[in-house]
Amino acid sequence: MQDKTLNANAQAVLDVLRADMHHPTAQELYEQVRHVRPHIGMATVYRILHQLKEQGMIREIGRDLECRYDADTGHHDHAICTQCGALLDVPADVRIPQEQLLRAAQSAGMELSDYEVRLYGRCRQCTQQYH
Amino acid sequence: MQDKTLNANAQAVLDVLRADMHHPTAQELYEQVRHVRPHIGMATVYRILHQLKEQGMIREIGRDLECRYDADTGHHDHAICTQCGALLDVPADVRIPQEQLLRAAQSAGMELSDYEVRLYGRCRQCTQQYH
DNA sequence: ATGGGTGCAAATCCTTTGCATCTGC
DNA sequence: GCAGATGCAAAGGATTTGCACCCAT
Repeated sequence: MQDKTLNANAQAVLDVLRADMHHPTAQELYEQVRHVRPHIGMATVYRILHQLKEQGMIREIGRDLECRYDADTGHHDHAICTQCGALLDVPADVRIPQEQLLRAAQSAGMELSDYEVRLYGRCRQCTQQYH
Repeated sequence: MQDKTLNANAQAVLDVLRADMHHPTAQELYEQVRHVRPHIGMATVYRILHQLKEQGMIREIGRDLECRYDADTGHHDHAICTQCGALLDVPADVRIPQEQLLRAAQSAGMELSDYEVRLYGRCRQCTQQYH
């Protein structure tokens, strides 16, 4: 698929990403894209990734600005504000039947030891602030 | 609660973390702990956090080594290997009823826009490798 | 000639490590 | 004294930014 709004570099990044099912890191993408566009720089790859994400064409997984700590080691879900970055506990956890978790883990070939549900959206403050 | 295996610095970090319901970052913890132990250094805070985590007394949230990218913007769950760091798609997604998600989001005061289920464990390779 | 896109290098942010010093036993 | 813990500073890895340059318009 081609997108007229993308220049050659951006198209190359998108093509490589679409062809790679392994959720590459920026570094891995950079190395692959260089086969096609040898002069591209890391900074450009990052700029393009942000731009593609902005346009909703790709998704970032596991970007966390910094690590947070929690003295409550019991299982509970977390809500993350996409606007201010707040990380909140979810009082009314989502309940997922054990056998569904196991089935999902099995489908990925994973020996399950834990899981986490993350809810993304805007927290109360941010919702009120911008009506 | 006091733990005899902890020294004064570690106890101070744990106390502060237990008193702070906001999932502080290491930086925030450091600043608070300094009120009690003015000479403590950042490195010590990190060392203690690792140690506490090792002992299962605290939990890290949202630690990701690096950011990964995905051209599939549709909703799907992810499985993360705690041993090798592999990030896999989960073919048989966990299904959570919409109204349960909304109820959970509401309990946290969050305007829900997206969610993610993360399964943690050992991937097939790692499971086989160390039987 | 003008503006956006680019590469490079330097800067930044969070975290870890090396190392000399300090501490309690 | 000795082993472990500590502070400081430097290193490290991922990402971002500043800036001069280049190219198509």
